[in-house]
Amino acid sequence: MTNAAQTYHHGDLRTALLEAATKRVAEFGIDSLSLRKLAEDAGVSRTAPYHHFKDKSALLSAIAAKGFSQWHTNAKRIFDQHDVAPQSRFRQFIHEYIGYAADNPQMYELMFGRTIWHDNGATQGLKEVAYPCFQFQVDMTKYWQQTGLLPAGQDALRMAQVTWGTLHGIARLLIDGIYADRSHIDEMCDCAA
Amino acid sequence: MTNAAQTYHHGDLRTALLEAATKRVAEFGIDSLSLRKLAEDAGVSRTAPYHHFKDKSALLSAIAAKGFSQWHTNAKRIFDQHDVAPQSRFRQFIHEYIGYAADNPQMYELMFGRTIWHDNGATQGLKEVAYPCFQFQVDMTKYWQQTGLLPAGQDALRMAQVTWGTLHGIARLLIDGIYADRSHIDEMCDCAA
DNA sequence: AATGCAATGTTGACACTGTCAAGATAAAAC
DNA sequence: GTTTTATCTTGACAGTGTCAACATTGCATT
Repeated sequence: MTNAAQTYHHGDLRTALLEAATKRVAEFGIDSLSLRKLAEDAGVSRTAPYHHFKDKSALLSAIAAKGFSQWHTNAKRIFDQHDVAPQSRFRQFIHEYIGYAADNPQMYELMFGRTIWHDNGATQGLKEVAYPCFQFQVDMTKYWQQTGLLPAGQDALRMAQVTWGTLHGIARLLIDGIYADRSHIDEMCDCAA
Repeated sequence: MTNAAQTYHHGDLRTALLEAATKRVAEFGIDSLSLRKLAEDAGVSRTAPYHHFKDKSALLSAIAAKGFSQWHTNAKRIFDQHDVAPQSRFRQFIHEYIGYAADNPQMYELMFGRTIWHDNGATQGLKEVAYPCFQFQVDMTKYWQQTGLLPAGQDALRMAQVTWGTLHGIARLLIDGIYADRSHIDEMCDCAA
């Protein structure tokens, strides 16, 4: 147990793989992730991961799921500060959203990029975490409309899509290196709204 | 000449590859593109493409470059309609931008995705086409600020980044299949501005 | 026109990749 | 104690991008 490398059964390979993969993706990007290398680093044979993840896409989905769950709790934390003025929370949310993308570009790329979402590649488990996250965005938008921070005339869903789209677009441009300076951006974002 | 398959030299392999690759990307996506298959389809050996493109990334860059040049002329066409009211042109531009992304999702993905831009993978030739395209976006923004369609207080560059970011984000969300209905979207976009 | 060089195309090889099938081992259930 | 189940292993296959070495052709210069 103490020396996992020498036992036939790893003991907790699934989480070990997940952690190593998450770390690797965060540091070197999605494309650098190889199941074989990952297995080797974990001191296990090439096909061992397949007993814990259906395929590579499933592993990536699992990583992204962790990211969504993490971000979701973070968003809730910001939103639930009832002692802070709505506008201030709104502003803080924007800052944190862009900040999260800037601090975890590879993870953001994975979560919102095409890699795991194209041709219905997303795992059921991923959807179960991601969809509530999207829904929360809509709920927040409704609240912002009620408090007058956003125009109330439009449908909440569409409004959420546009506001999120704006954030998403800025995040992408920021990640892809079009924006040089980070500090100037979020202030602009407030203006737009 | 008439029967290219039987001559040792293909004659115009570069453009043949480029066209076939463009078609394939548009239809089946970036990941489906294989240099070997491409060569085989062109009736040529596996490594022949390397005499025309440094590597796979260079080929993708060339495809994207064509896309940028195409879009650039399209944008200019819209913008240069001096007989149309600025606001109408502004609106049309937004529609066309989102429309282009919706009609050519794979191409848009290629042009603005990470595949060709990450770790400075972009060819010099691509940059020479893409950067003027970005610059044109800034120039248009300046014009829109002068005509009062956009707030004039902010720096044009940053303003362009935010407006483009919004378009980009919506396009991405649309491509990734979050938006179901296309017709409702562009009207919202006008409201936002 | 003959010759030499550069452009272009070919085969062979290497190091990767994801993933399946079949068998080995350990743990858990009965 | 025996059987079932979970886990891990080796072997294999098809595919990928890409390099090196060699072959063929077209063009330019003599």
